[in-house]
Amino acid sequence: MDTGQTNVHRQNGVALWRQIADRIRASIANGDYDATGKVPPEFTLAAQFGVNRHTVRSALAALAQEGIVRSVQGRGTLIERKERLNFPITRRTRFSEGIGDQAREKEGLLLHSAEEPASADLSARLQIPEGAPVIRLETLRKADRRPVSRSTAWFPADRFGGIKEAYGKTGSITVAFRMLGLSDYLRVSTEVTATHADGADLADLQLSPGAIILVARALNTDPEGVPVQYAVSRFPADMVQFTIEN
Amino acid sequence: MDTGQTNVHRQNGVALWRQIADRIRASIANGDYDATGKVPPEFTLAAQFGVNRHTVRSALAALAQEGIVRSVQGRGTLIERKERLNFPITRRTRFSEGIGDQAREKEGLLLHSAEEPASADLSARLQIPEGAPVIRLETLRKADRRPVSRSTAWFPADRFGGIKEAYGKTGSITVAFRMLGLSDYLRVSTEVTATHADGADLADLQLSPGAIILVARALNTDPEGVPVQYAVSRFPADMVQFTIEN
DNA sequence: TATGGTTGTCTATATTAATAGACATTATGG
DNA sequence: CCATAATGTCTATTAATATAGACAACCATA
Repeated sequence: MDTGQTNVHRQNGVALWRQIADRIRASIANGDYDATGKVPPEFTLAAQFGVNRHTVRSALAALAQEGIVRSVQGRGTLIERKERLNFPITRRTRFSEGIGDQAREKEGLLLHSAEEPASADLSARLQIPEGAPVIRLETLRKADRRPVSRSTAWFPADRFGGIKEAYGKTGSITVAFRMLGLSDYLRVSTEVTATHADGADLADLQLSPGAIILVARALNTDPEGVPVQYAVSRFPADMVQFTIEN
Repeated sequence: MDTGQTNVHRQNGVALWRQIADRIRASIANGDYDATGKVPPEFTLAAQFGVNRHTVRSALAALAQEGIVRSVQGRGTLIERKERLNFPITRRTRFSEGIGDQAREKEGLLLHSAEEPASADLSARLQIPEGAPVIRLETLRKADRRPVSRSTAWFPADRFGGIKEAYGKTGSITVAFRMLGLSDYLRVSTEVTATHADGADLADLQLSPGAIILVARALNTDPEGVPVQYAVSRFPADMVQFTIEN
């Protein structure tokens, strides 16, 4: 289905074991090993990638660290977790509904919040004067105890002064908005990019450094088209995919 | 605007110089150095990232290799190229129109094509029997002489037998469809993921290994809702972004 | 219970990545 | 034209990455 066989590359600033770990992770997510529930033997993988068995072991150790596989002496390397959450992006995108029944337990944590003046960029997006007060919410979302997104969201302070408390209590933007008198809102635009995770995101999303994140920059408005929220959300790229249905 | 300062990480399988190169590339794309048109001095960057100057030099050498910067002794490191093409994803997404006036020169190259039986996955997506003949087109798209996407597209062979020749001549799917009697088509779904570029994509997209690509899996139908094309397109993540307008 | 297949551990060595320091070379501005 | 601020080059050293080989420990099963 995908574009097929590929090789690992040397001297490119990305260690072989990391490239191999990424490839194996992708294969697991792709269901390539579903028949056995196990990753192929280290010796086989080493031959496949054209590297030493020890290099493969480094890769598997990294995946074990992430909780994706578990090696058992004598048996093999068992697949523990295999997931790629799907997030539909529509005019009515909501985080918790988006996950739907893909996870049993959903959670929204408020990490931090502050009131600050709107930057030039932000004022343009929210259509408010530059320097006008906005409330910034730093949140972490989890599904089945695993972090799936780290978000930074801004709201016009004059209209949504109580958003911090409302979100802190409920863990849901949708519910928080409702508590503040906004019963409905619409997603008008989403910009998607990808980059390496860095700094705090690495820690918050419990990623191994070098991991890739999908970045979604989203603007939500009320039904009248007045911007109510601008958010930058980061997702582990190997755990999620976005689906745009038109 | 963005989430702020971040640090580079050691012993993570990604070399410091590559992490730093990625960060500088992102800063350039973000316009952080627009005031001077230059990257900060090596010494400054070294202090900023907490690494040796030689490490920064490795990063800058990689960016110079990509054609993004050019170092001039005595003057500094000049920014040569700064771009992030924006691709709107809508119900009427078309590649060439999507680029619009973001590039002067647009080009579509046919790398390879073949007729083959539909896999299980593909038959489900195109709603045709498994094993039914499909035509696969491997294409490379360029803007201003730089490759911006590498695509693999499948078409039902019975309906679009001449798609290879039509695309080869015109370099445009839209025009090729028109030549084959399909005057309009619609994008019904797009799945977006991100991963490391590998193998042929690296070469075709002229990326330095370890680079990130955005992957868009798209399904197009005719106005009646009959699938006409399924395509997997890979874009250099540091050059493009997707915008979903709802 | 014996055997083959698999992961775990150890030693040794070569290559690459990163640090450290010194100094040469070149461009710019006073 | 000189001082300053950059990049360019060189040597040396340490740490991380990768290869190679050997063998132990463990599991499943015939």
